[in-house]
Amino acid sequence: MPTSTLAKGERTRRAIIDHAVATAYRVGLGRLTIGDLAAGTGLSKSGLYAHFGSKEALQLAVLDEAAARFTAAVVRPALQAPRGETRLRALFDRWVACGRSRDPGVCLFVKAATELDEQPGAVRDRLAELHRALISTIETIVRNADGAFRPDADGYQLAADVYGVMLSFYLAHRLLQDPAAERRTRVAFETLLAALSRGPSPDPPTVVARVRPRGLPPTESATTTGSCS
Amino acid sequence: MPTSTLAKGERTRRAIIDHAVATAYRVGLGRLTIGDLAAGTGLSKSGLYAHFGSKEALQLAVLDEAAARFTAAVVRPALQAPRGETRLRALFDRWVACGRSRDPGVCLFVKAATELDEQPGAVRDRLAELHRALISTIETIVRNADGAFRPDADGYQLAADVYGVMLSFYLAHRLLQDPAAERRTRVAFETLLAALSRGPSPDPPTVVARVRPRGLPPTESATTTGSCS
DNA sequence: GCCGGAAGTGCACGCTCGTGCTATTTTCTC
DNA sequence: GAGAAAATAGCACGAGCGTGCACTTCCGGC
Repeated sequence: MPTSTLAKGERTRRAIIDHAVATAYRVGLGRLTIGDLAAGTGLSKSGLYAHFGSKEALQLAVLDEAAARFTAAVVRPALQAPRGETRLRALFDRWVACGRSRDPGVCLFVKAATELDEQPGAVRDRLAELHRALISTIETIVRNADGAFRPDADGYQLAADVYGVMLSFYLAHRLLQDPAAERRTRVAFETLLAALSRGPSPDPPTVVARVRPRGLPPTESATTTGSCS
Repeated sequence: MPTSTLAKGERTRRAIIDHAVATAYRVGLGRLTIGDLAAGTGLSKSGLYAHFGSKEALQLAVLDEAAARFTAAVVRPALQAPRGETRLRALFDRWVACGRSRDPGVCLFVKAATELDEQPGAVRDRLAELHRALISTIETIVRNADGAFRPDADGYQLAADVYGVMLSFYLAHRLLQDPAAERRTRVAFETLLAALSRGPSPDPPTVVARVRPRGLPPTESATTTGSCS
């Protein structure tokens, strides 16, 4: 009775990786253990192990899955939005939404960067490649904006800045559990957009939001409240 | 022949923690092992263990040391600079310098945030407390600027944004090994300062630097090239 | 210089780690 | 439904983990 069209082995493999992504999101890629995963999926250690052949292969599979989820939940939908600012906003909104909801795959993809940045090896190399691809995607969004941004806009700079805004959000939201984290993140993003969209001295209205809010509602724009997959 | 005024035990303890900070910077606080540390310091496992009594106590000691180094290398010197923009720049310059040189203590303090953000426990609680203190320090720098910044400047927002800029720098510098990382980081910081220092629509000259540089020297302002301690 | 306490060693423990085998069971194909 | 192939279990291994304890060595104050 095949509950799906997938072969048995593939189904099991996905169940394992699913479990592994959730675990790695909590404890890190490096602290995944075969025994733990086996217990969590109801397999024997060796049965699980046979699916990957080594722990490093397992880590790579988990990392690839996390990256794929990031693409599916954040990048791909954004690329279907209209070009220019709307597309950039779509990317940002979905990214924030995944952070807010602690989407394990998406968050793992970002979190692994810090874990592996000083640990040479195949996993780190793959991760760097994946992050470079994301930066390149953001760059392309800026370049293909059809004149919505200043013609000399530096897409790479913006990509790095968006990364920074998101990393700061993750810190405030997850470690510090700051309820105002999302509002500040949106303020920071608006500032980036303002510098990008108009001439050098635009009097952008959103910049005003950078000052201390006096009785502002905690989060004014909840455009993306949906799921993350 | 006492090489220092410290008691023997204290000297050994410091040597252990010194080693531990460097190791934890590479592999993370959670992957510190007693055996590894003992081998690295020439002690027996139990001899080393006796200095702390538990692994968690060791981790706390390492974390505290990392935070202390951050204070000594970044915060304290900055607080001796003149108030206002200069002080903020001093903080930023020193922080960047430590990132560039991969100062283990300073970097560990930041890196641990990602490692522990989903792992409840005493170590995480301490780390969150330390990060809150740093944010509060930045906030105070903004507040005590004696009118150098706009009076309604949001110091907490700025603190979060500076964090983001630095986290982005760490990612680009350490994982991606991007040689242009520091230049972009300085551009991003100048943008933050520009929004803070002047009126809402200032035509700040530094914002021009946000666009694609055409044959710019890789790093134009190397004001802080010295050591980090 | 002696002596008490601090500092450090040796050894053992129960556990878990990643990784190999060989069987055995289950699934897919004709 | 038989037979091939894939999937999984059982078991064992050497190593390393954090921790405890009894013992020895060494430093520092008198």
